[in-house]
Amino acid sequence: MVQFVHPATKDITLAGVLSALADPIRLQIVRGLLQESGCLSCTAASPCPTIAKSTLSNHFRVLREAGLIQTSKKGVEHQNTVRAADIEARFPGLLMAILACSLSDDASPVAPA
Amino acid sequence: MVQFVHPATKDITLAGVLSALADPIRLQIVRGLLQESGCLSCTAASPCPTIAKSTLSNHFRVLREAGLIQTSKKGVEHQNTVRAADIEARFPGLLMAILACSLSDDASPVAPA
DNA sequence: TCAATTGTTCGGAAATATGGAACTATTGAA
DNA sequence: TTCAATAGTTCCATATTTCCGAACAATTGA
Repeated sequence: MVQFVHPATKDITLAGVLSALADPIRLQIVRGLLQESGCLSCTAASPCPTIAKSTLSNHFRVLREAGLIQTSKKGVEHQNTVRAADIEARFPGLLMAILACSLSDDASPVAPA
Repeated sequence: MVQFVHPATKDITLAGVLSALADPIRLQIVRGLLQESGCLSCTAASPCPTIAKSTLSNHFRVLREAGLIQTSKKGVEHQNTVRAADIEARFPGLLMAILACSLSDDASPVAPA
């Protein structure tokens, strides 16, 4: 049984959050998680079906270690949720500011509308 | 004479801004520029004297290409200013949100007080 | 003209990202 | 119980990026 490392709220760093969200795929994953009632498996949260499983797994690990998401095992799947309250407590306004900006960034969506 | 590439405001991307600011040294540079009346040479803006010149030059290039700073040549030195208005126009609230968070991030300052 | 200063460019070493293949863990069916 | 299917992880090789030192270019002042 693999158990996951989640940093405590106080151990979340700005550099970690920014570099995690600097990747368009990871930003898209976070956006997707927040939209879809906050809980998705890894493959369901993937913004692009052509990404290799190993790459996707790595993206989720980065998001986990940055403190952006929490992952728990539920059967075969993993349930991922955004640690919105923790991020807000650590860096008030940051996550929402970034997500709001992502709406006006044409380069951000992996699959543009 | 080396001339610099500065992206137009509309070409500034969220991923570029976030990945540029995800590096603590670059974030510190931007903070320093904003504090010191907004204009500094590259070495003067360096948060840490042990960083190699070539590395510093690279950091400034990244900031420039992300659209975060503008560089103009003034004699031997380069004058760097933060494109605060452009960033604000492109991504309202983003830069200030990140800078505000950097105050409460102990890991952010290169030379902690 | 020459030395000093500022920053860029180049080359190699170290770190990181990506994808394919093999592996583990869990579920459901026979 | 045994077997196949599914979801992620880990390992490995390749490719890209980062960092530094050294050499270089441009400007200034003596």
